[in-house]
Amino acid sequence: MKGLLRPARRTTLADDVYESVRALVMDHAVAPGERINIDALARRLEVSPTPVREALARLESDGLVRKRPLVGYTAAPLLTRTEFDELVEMRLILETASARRVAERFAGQRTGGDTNSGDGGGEASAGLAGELAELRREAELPDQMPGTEGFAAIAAFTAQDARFHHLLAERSGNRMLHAAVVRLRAHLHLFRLHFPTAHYGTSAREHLRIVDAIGTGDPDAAGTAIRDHLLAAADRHLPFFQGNRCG
Amino acid sequence: MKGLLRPARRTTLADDVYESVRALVMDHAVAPGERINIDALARRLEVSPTPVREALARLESDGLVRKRPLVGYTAAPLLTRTEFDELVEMRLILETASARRVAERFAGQRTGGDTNSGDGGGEASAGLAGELAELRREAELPDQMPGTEGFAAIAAFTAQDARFHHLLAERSGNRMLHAAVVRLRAHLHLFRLHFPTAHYGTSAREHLRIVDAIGTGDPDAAGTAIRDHLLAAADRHLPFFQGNRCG
DNA sequence: ACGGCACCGTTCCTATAGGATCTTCGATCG
DNA sequence: CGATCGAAGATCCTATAGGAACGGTGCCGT
Repeated sequence: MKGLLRPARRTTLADDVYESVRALVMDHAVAPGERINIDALARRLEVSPTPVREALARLESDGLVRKRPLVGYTAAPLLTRTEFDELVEMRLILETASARRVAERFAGQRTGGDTNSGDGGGEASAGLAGELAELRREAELPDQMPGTEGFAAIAAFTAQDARFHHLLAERSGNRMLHAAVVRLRAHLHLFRLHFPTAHYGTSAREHLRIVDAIGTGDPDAAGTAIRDHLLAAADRHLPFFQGNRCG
Repeated sequence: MKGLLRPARRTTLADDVYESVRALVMDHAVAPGERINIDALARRLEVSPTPVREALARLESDGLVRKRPLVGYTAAPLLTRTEFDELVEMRLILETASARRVAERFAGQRTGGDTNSGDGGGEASAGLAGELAELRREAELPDQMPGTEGFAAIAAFTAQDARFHHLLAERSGNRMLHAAVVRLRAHLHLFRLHFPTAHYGTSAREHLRIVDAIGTGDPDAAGTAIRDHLLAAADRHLPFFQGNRCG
């Protein structure tokens, strides 16, 4: 129908729909637990129900939507207290390992390590220095964010926080680990949007401490730093479970 | 068409197709990297292409099939050496945490722990003892398997090994951790089927050592035991990477 | 008044047909 | 002889229509 405007598409319609619906859920354009009508969504996105169905199937694997057979899809409900605790534990497991791994890479480079890597020591060193600088830049950003308030500020802060943690996981060098961290992140994002909290300065300080520990090449210090950060962040979110019965 | 035979289906057709295709890939009914024709698959399963497409979308999220836009789906290619190493590292991260967690639960029960759990101490204790017995039973099974040879024996061994590790992850009490372990397992299963190896006795011994460590309630011992097991298992699979260029 | 039952609207689920795209094969030119 | 261009085949992707099941509502019986 309107495919004529993009003759050489590299991505299929279902992929676009996937991103759109994902954005819809992540931005709370559809409330948690709300029913998702396939036909209505198809009309809204101006596509046929088939690619919508395909996109929803993928989103269900990601845990962002839930499917009840012969009833329909619903947006993922908010995390219960138990699920929140499990999420925190998973983050501790994955991100501690991630931070340790990055620190180990720096330690290996610092002590000379093996020079038989194809890239050559100098370039690798420069690459690592660049990585550290990039991490530090992402860590510092929350502290420099404009003093905007309200929903947009929360969303921006959350996105920035996600960038830092994703970058850290990516730099672990383990793609599976990175993917696992990203997957978990979606749920926390939803939770944060529903219970807005932003501790710009605190978050930036803790992030910088993690980066510093990594820079020294000490896996234990890096692990401790990120562990403290995750636990502190969890504590900051904990009050929202008091006095709401959805947990 | 033939839905009349199951009037009160609790599962949709796409779910059945998902399981079927998953079994097809897991049993190497379709070779790794082989192209998957949607229409052909639909005819073979006697359904329309739509649910097949939906099932493939979910399988792609699981990493079992790959999709190239406007080209088609292909069965997941075999793990490269790099991916295998990453898989081993992920298993170390997840399953070590899992074993530690189970051991901690036993330690808490043994030392009396908190008695304010709603189930009551006695029942919880009996439950834990039952869990340990169940784990031990699963761990011992590989050593008692019939001396069958060939593909079926390999498949049976692999399935039994998977049951033990899945049960261990499930008993960690963290559903997300369990899901993550199960997800990783699929890839290892494919790899094993392509390079058949079975060390029944060795595997059973190592499993029992893990169970024993858990029974003592010592997280460090449990972590060490499963770490040794995973590393040993990885070493047993390593030779298959020598002299094949698909890595 | 309360529980069980039947009806109806809505929605999902499945099947089929047509348009667009990529791959492959063959012919042609340098 | 190799490379490039063009066309045919196969496949995927999308759109639309019809059948089946579930949830809600009103009625009836106890």
